[in-house]
Amino acid sequence: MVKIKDIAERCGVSIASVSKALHGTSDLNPNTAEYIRNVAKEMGYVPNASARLLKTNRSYNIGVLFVDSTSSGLEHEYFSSILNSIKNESENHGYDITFISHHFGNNQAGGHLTFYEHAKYRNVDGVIIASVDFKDPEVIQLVESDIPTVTIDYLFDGKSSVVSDNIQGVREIVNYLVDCGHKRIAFITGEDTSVTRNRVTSFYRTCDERGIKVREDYVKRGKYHVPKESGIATRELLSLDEKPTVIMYPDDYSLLGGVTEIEKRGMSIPDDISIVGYDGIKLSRLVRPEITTFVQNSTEIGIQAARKLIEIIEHPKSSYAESIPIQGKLQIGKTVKKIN
Amino acid sequence: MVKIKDIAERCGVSIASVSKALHGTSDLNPNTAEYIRNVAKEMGYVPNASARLLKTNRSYNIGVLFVDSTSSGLEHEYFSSILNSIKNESENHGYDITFISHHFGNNQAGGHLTFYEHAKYRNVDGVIIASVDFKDPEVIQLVESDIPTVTIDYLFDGKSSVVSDNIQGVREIVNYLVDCGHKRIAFITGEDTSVTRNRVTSFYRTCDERGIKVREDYVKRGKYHVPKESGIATRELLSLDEKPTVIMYPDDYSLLGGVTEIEKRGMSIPDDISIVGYDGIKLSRLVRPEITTFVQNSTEIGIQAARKLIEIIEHPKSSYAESIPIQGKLQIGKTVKKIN
DNA sequence: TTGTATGCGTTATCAT
DNA sequence: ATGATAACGCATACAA
Repeated sequence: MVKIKDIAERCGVSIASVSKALHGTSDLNPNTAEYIRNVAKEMGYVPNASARLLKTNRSYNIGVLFVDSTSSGLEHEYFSSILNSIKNESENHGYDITFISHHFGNNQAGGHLTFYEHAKYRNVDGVIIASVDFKDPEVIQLVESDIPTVTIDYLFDGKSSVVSDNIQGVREIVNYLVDCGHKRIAFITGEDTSVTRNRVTSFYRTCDERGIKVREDYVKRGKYHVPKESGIATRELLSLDEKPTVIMYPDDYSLLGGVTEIEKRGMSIPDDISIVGYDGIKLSRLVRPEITTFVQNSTEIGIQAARKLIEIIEHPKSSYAESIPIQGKLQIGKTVKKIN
Repeated sequence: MVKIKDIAERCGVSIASVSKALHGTSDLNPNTAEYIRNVAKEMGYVPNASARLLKTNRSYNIGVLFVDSTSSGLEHEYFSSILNSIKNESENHGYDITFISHHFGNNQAGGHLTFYEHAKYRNVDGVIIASVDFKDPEVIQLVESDIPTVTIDYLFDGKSSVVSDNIQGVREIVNYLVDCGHKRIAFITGEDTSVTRNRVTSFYRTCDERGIKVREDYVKRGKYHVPKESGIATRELLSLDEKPTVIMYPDDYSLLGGVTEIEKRGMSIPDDISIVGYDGIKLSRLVRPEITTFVQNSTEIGIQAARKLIEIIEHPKSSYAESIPIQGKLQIGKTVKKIN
């Protein structure tokens, strides 16, 4: 590789001058600077990020913590979409991204690494955390460390985060359902996370506002992205004496699990039962019938997370911790029947 | 951060000894070595990858080139699944992965970077290339550079690659269709890529073997992952005087685009027309009716790509260029009617 | 305006 | 068995 020294020799100047010329800054003769830059370009010079990092302590590398080795984090469209968005936004700011994970086996860092250690090992300037167990001590260690962090869909006190507005989401869904004449509304939730709690609270609150009495046996705990689980919950709901007229699912995948179950019983959607999803995966408009669902703005979430983190990295003094809410949008499909 | 020097001082030994102890190797007194390692651990020492890289010229970082800023590469399940697999396998070998991309704007590297330059900038040990325009001069520059590369689903002469066996895939599909009694088989392809060419060739060959005459107007060019395109092609096929009895789609997403069109015409699947997808996205079993499709083994593709690249990186002399084929599996759903 | 020199954290060579 | 030291490529304080 061609390095600064090579350019210096070729130009007959010192390496300091080359460095200065390359940075544009400093008080170098504009002509020499220009000349040096041309030669550098001609020689195909590419800076060495590691060497630079060693001096400046800035890697221009953002860590992304996206679930542990359960290996499937990237396969959830909501998260892969956020990741993609983070990647694009970061790159536009000159940052690359590195996945933070546990390292096992014979790695150069000496075996197992905690998330924090991994982040240190790679010298990331900051890390965006999403889709993990936020109670994990390792996650907490990372968040409380000296490394700037931004969390997605979870709040740590005094730290910045970007959160999809689940309260709004469920409110809009429930309001829409009630407007359609539904009163017997069932809700299959995901695991007990803060996201879930927000949704459930919003569910109760909105029902309350609309004068709907929530039946406890209409609220079932399921799991995010596990169609089988929602299938089971669906079966239970459909076995009740007084069936709900509509079922809200924790996500669009789970909804499809429910569909299987519903059709198994010979019921048809939305005539016999209405269903609503969450997330707004791309397929939601493609699948028949089109899914009524709440579309989370994953692109915006990724953009905001990247921007906020970069702000913290580049202006640590003037940047304050904040939680950035991202609004979604109700997508009306054909799985909810108007019954009024 | 605690560094080697700190450990040395604490232990009252030289930094050289600490380095040796940490590497296990060399002829250090086992007791001192053990002692040093304990202290290091106690002090929470984490090596600095960049400093190490500077000396060793090994980053333990693998570049992944996954489509340019068209921004949606990660959202195709086939590719996000491969990526996830690459990530896991790489991490198990002590490697991290870095996305290779164009960098725009005010980055530290000085604006726009070619893929090769980016790879150099980040000192990646090698790069895995997938889902790009393989004719792109920048891609070619990268492949022909000194950086080890492994391509996915594309072959460069003298270079290693991992390819999903599209010939087998289409052969199995066609054979299955013929076994089901179909003779009027239509095929909507993707864009003209080597993958597509393999599939088309396999289509003609297998039909030939089975004594099926391929009608030219049954073979239509569409686009991968663009349901609208396949919808148009579907409409054209269904307008023919002699309609096909089955339509093969370039991928499962596209198939869904076809479904929309088919249902629009009041036809039902598979009674009026049979359809087959490709890829085997997770939803293929969830969607009703279950999709008959060819499941590509994306996990294995990722694993093999990572392994091969690491082999090249670690044993450049003894590793030869090879193209590793990955077999898939026909998944029989309910979208193909038996008509014999 | 330009050049010299030092150090970032690490590895590795060569002495001791 | 252990230590002193140079070097990796770069940025920068300071000298000229």
